[in-house]
Amino acid sequence: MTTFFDHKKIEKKWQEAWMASDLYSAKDNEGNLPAGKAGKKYILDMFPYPSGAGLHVGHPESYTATDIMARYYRFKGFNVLHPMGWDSFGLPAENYAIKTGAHPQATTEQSIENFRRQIKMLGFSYDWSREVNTSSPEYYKWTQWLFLQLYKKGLAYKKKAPVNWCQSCQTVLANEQVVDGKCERCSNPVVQKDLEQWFFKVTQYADELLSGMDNLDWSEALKTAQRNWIGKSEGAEIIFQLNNIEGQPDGKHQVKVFTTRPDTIFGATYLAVSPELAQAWLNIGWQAESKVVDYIKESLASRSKNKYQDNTEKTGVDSGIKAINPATKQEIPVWIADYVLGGYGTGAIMAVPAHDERDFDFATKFNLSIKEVVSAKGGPASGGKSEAGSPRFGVEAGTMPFSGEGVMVNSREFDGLDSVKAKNKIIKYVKGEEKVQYKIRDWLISRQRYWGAPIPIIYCDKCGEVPVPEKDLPVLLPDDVDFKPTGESPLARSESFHNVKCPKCAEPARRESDTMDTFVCSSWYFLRYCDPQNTAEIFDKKKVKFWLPVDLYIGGMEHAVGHLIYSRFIVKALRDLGFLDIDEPFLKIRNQGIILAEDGRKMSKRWNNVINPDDVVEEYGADSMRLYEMFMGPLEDTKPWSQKGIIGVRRFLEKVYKSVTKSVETHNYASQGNNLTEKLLHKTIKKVTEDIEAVHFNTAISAMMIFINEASGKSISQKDWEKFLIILSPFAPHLAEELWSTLGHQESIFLPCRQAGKQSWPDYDKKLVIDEEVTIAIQINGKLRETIKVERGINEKDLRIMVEELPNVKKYLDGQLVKKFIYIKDKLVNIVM
RNA sequence: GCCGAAGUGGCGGAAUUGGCAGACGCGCACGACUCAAAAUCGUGUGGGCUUACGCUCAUGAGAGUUCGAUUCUCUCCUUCGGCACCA
Repeated sequence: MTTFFDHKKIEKKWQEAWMASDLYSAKDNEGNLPAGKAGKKYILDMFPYPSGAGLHVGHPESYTATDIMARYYRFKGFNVLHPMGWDSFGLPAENYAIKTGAHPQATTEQSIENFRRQIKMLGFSYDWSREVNTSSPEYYKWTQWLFLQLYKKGLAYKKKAPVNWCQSCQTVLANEQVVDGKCERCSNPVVQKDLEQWFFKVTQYADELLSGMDNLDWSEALKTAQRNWIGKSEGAEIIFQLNNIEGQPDGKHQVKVFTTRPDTIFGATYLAVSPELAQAWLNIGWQAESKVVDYIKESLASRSKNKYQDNTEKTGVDSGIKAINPATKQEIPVWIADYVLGGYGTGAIMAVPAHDERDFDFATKFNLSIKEVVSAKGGPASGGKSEAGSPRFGVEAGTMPFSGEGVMVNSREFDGLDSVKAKNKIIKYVKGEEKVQYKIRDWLISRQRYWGAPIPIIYCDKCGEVPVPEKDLPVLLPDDVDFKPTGESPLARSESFHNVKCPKCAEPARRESDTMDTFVCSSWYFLRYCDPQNTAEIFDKKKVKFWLPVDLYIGGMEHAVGHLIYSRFIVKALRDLGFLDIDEPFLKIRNQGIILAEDGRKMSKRWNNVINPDDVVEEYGADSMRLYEMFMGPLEDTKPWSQKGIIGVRRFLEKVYKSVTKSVETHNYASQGNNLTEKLLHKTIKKVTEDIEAVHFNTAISAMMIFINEASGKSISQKDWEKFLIILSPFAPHLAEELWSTLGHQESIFLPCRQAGKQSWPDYDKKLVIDEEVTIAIQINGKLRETIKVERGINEKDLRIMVEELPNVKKYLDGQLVKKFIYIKDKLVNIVM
């Protein structure tokens, strides 16, 4: 395509000029703004993992969105913090290193350099003086310090537990990193192992993590994802007496179950306990039949082979033990069943086959009795066929189980009660205890890998677990390690690292050789941006107090349950440790949608359909790239890339360039006046302003296109061009800056907003955005038949006379009776006949 | 299975206290410029019927509320995303 402006020259020129300036620096010292000034905005991107492949088009999508917001708020007079950094620890660099022998340190540095170049080429207004890099000792020193604070507070602890183990990556993984039973990184199946590992006590904040979301401006999808993950269930713990288990140490002979449906207890026809709990009974001397022991062994072995098997075929064995249902006082069998999880609730359940699908499946398979105790409101559960009370009889296939709420039956004095209301009464009746359970588990942060922050703990035979004294931080990652994963931590193979003296007693001791999950590093980086160079403390409390919480956070939905929960946890923990005074870090989150390839598939090397931002910027320029990604559609939608589509926005920029330069050359400026173009400009300012506030960039761009289509060739005052350039500049900063200087300005278009509190975003004139003349749609019986131009605010009586005189309306009215004349002011008339 | 988001021209998408469906962009068609092409500019562009004025159908499907529904209610279908033996 022939072009009127050389984007390469323009973009290079202004990027260099901006770098040499401090246009985009955030000002800590303007922390206490006088009244009436705009205040601060913290606009944050999810910082990237600097992969060897470089940026993909999804990165600029969210970075452009935040850049528009950051630039907009600066124009509005806000003091804006808009930083960028690198989430640079992690498995890919290490795996690459294993494959090629290159050191992760070196490849990471190269990748960062490439990312930085690519991000800079798009002209984003980051405050680069605040760049952080999680794999630098200056940063991970404070990650380790954070660990120590959590440790002191009992929020970091070590325990032996069944954990997720990736056999390919040879490391444990957090629950959040296991997707469909597979390793998030390498897609190999994850197995369960019993290992002693470090955990962060996220569960302590489960309830607050749930309720804290209520007033945040996040999408429903994101909130729901977190709610599902936290998984709150309200119910009760109820004790069942056992009559013949031997070896219970306390001699109580009982088992506790958790249920959300205590109202169905009269229908509990058996108990089901997890293999894990059964094993615990064996461990304390329960003498079980050999087939029972075998079953326990087998089912546990199958779990460690693949914790997340898809098959839903339930297995189980009758333990031989009997329990007493505390409601019916009847004896019921205790089964050991693999559909009961060891790690949730009490590891045992009361099974109510009539009202739970899983119990129903199991009971059907093993021929256990089924007893209906809740009947659907307005009729029996099984569509009129249920013979209440008769176990197994009269129950038609497919009508059981009924898991809804209804009316109590077969429950003695509770019969006829609403099942919801019966819950509390029954809990009391069986001396149960109300209880809340969560699905979320503590965060497993140990990794048996090299490329991460070492856990600052030393093991001493005499003193036990000894935290590294803060003055000895950072615990440096040794660089002379053979980091091939063997299942044992690579750091254990470094003599100098592993063998140390105990900080307490100075006797020989061993250093913890696991590293921390990279998500620990990324769970607090947004705090460090406030004070990135501080060597004396993790951050200056005053600075963080000024900048936090983050006003807008944009990133991928894939972090819904990992990073975002971890970060919220860390913030709450630091608050309780006295370092922060906020409850929530991110007030507003938007998740950018995935950009698909032109063929509608995901971009992938495999399909050879990857768009490289370098190529796009080379051919069309950074402004076109930015503008196109914002114009494609709503930020949060999944949308396909179109090489043709980008031509459209480039044409728009060409039109802007031509129109402005032509005005300058011919001095074709209008004198200030209330002409149509000026009115349109003010409408455009209004639309663009409102759309930016709402993060609706596609329609903002559309409004600017409408303006340019109308304005090109018309005479426009220099002042009006300047206003237009300012509203364009957050989207296309290079071209706006170039044309700003063409209009004769010596200083940057972005300069005035450097002083916090000084507004330079154009206000629209409220009078100019209102048309005196409006077009009113005229419907007859709801169908559009005519339009009429009238002056704004016309009263119904005058309008009706005019409307009824219109030939097109007369035609329809002829001889008919008008039932109703509906007038929606300045918009529409509907004549009903 | 449960939860969430969404279904509008050939394509990306606009339009929400219920008020002219298809803004803007791409593509396409025709015209101008050109020896020609590209680029650029102009005009047109949901389907059907009609020489035309117009009429009519149309926002995943079906019902409902309403003078009026892409928008609200109900049922169903489809797609995408999250969780998933969590009692």
